[in-house]
Amino acid sequence: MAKELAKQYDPSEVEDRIYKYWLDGKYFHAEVDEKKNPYTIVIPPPNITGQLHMGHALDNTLQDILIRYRRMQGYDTLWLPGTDHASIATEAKIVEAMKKEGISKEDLGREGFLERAWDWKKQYGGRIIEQLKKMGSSCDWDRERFTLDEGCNRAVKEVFVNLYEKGLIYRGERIINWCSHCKTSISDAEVEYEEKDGAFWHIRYPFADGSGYVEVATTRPETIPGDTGVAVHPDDERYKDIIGKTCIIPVIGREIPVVADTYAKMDKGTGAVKITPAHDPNDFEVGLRANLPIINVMTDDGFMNEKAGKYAGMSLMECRKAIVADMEEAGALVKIEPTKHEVGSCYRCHTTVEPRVSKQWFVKMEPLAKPAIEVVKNGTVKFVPERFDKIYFNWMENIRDWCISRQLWWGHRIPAWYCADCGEIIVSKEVPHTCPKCGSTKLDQDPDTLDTWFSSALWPFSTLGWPEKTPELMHYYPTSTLVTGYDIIFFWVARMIFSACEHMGEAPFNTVFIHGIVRDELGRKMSKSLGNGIDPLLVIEKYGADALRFTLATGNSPGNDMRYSEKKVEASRNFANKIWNAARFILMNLDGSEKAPYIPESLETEDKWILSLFNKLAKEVTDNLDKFELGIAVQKLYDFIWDIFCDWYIEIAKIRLQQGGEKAEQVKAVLIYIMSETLKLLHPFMPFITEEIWQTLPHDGETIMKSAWPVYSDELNFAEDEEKMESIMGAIRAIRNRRGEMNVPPSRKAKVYIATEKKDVFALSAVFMQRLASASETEIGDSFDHLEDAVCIVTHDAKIYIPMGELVDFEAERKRLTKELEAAQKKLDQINNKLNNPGFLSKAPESVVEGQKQEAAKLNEKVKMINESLAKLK
RNA sequence: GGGAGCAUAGCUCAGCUGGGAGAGCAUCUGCCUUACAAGCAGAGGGUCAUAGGUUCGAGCCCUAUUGUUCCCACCA
Repeated sequence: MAKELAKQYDPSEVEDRIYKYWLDGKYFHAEVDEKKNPYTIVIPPPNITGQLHMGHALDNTLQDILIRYRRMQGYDTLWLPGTDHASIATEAKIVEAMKKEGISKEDLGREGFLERAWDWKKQYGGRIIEQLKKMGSSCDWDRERFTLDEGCNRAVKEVFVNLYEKGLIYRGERIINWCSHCKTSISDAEVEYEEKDGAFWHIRYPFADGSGYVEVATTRPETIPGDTGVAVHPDDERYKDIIGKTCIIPVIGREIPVVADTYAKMDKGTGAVKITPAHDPNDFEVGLRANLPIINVMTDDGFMNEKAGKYAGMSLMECRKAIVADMEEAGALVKIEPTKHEVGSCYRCHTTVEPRVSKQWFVKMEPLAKPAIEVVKNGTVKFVPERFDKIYFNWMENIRDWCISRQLWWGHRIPAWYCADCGEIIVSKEVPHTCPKCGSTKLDQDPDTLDTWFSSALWPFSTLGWPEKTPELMHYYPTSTLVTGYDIIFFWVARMIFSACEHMGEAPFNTVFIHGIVRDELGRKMSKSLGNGIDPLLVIEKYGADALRFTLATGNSPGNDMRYSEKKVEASRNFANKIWNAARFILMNLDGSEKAPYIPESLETEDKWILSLFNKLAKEVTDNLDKFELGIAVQKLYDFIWDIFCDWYIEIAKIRLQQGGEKAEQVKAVLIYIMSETLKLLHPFMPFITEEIWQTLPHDGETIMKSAWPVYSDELNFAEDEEKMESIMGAIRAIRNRRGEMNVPPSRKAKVYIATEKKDVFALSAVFMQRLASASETEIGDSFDHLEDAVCIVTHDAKIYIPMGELVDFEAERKRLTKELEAAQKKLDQINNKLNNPGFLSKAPESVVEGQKQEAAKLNEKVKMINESLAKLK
């Protein structure tokens, strides 16, 4: 057969074909199998508006590595994919598109708009899914879900009604964050804070009785028309007498009371603070306590409303300027003190959010947070790395109620109806027709929809069929590992945990594997505005999905950010090519009669050596995958394949291949075995190339995806052979090093004389020396000190002479040997110091002491041999 | 204001529970050795941010300092 492979690996030719092969074979599909242990991952659903970016690429690479690994280990694996309806982002996108056509939401009406939105979803919503496939993601596409599909809607209604009936969802007037661009409320988690230049404007509010004034400071003068009080601390001696007085808002002219409230801190500012209940959360509370009126002075879209009097119609910034100017003119402005302060903005559109009073739906968080804290505290849910539990606790323990209603149309509509006659609120899974209180049929459904995260919070169980007790839910829940970035812990992870605890009575996953973000070459966040984003699809086109995956996996250490650079991808591409060529070499030597991989009965030392190292590799890769140290696992594979297998074993294997006959058959079997077993370990990281090569090599089974994961075996542990090979390799390295220093080209062969006590070991090395150390022939004996014109190379267990004739410079030789002697002696002294230290001997573990003793013995031997050689040179 | 991460070779970073400082890229030298020049064989290069401490032994643990990145918080 001797199948021909191209000299260079071309992923573009391979990847689509292989992916189709997997799909056709239904290898990604999961069916409940009670006999097997389940391993489940639910995908963090990407937004339907999204395009694949490096963050997705990383997240999905990590998930695919884990799922492929467990699949090969024999778990009943399910990787459940899907997308998120992303209410704000999607609605904004569609509104924007409509704007270009000159139509507004209102023109279409709710139904017309939703129709259009669903059309948009049909057309573009699947785009990111196709992009995930390019990455090689082995999701069960038959089970793809959408956060706004019918099943999710059923779950959402179930949860809403449940929580409402338990009193954990309520409707009320509270201060919420208002985005005037998106024209909706957003939750606290959706506000991003940024430090901006600002100022304190100090303003005098005169008392109505003319007895003076009180000075207050504000960072937001535009809220002054909404002031309904001034607060001072009840114990503040300075202001004792003014409590209960009335003062006048300058310019505005309205009278407001001075109230006592402990919220006013005596040591802050002037100790007196203006109260604007409609536009500040603290002021709102003060207002409630003091029974102050609430005056909302702003419109939905960021302007002053009619309550602001002469400022009505101005934007907030215009209003600020105008008020300050008016205050100054009125002589009420005392001073302007520049300062920096945190300004909140909408995480979607970055418009400054305004706190304002509004009637919204809320989830009461405290009772829900408690069990969610508990499951992390008691280890039911583990964060990897662990430090993220602190962030989680900090958030959960200080959590405030969650504003879940959004003034949007694209989303799950709130299942609440209001009776037009008696005002009764009806919360129900089914559409009610009559008011249970007054019998009226005039019922209007709440126009609002729910926060997108309300439905994603249910993702781990809604996707498995909940509230039905489906076989999938019984088998695959709780899911195993959640893979996501630290930037989404509050939005999503925390909410999944408390939702699952409440509705399933059980945490949604065992492990949260947190990764960082992919930054650009300069360490900056990739962003649209900077234009520094790298398109993973272009990278795949140029270097292959395997190279991209390998790059992302190599750079990954849990919880840490990584930098992307094309150089790294190039290195990964080179690695893929290296494997390709190793396979090409093996195939070149096959004739098609070979059996599926097996270990031959009789083995040479080097065979046992490579088997032993492979055996260790299998353990290390497995252990590190179990610890989520994917970067370490993949590094070990890289080192083994390149340095051990390719650079040493294949080179050594050529000797027997050239001999032909049984020896050749023997080494071919080992080559095939190591190659295909190593491909298995590498498969989760580089699925395409490993499948392609595995298929070409002799194999059993349809796909490497379903082959058995290599397991560590005591029978493949050959310590003695490892040691022998180390001796030989050490000698070869030393010879190469020496020849390199002397700039002797490999073409100049020379006889190698080896004086050693380990004659049997070095007898093995003779053929290796010829191939790997430019030896013309090899002689082994007790001493070759008599040789003239020879360079001497000393290892810890051999003294090697190579006659180099005129190339030998005895002065240089002496210098070199002296240098080596000094180095060895220095090292030896260090070790002897330790060994002479009673503290070390009594307190260090025996294995460490023993190791140092052996090291000392080797060095002693080396020092002795170098001294002999030096003596001879003199 | 509170908290977290990071600081190791020119660059990007590994270094897991303390026990001989590593990789990739870059640089230099020699090689087209019949799998691979996207390759092979070598070499140079590090007071592991600083100062203390614990320990027989510290890149790793503790304390402080400096620089840097990020998260959280209702500071008029």
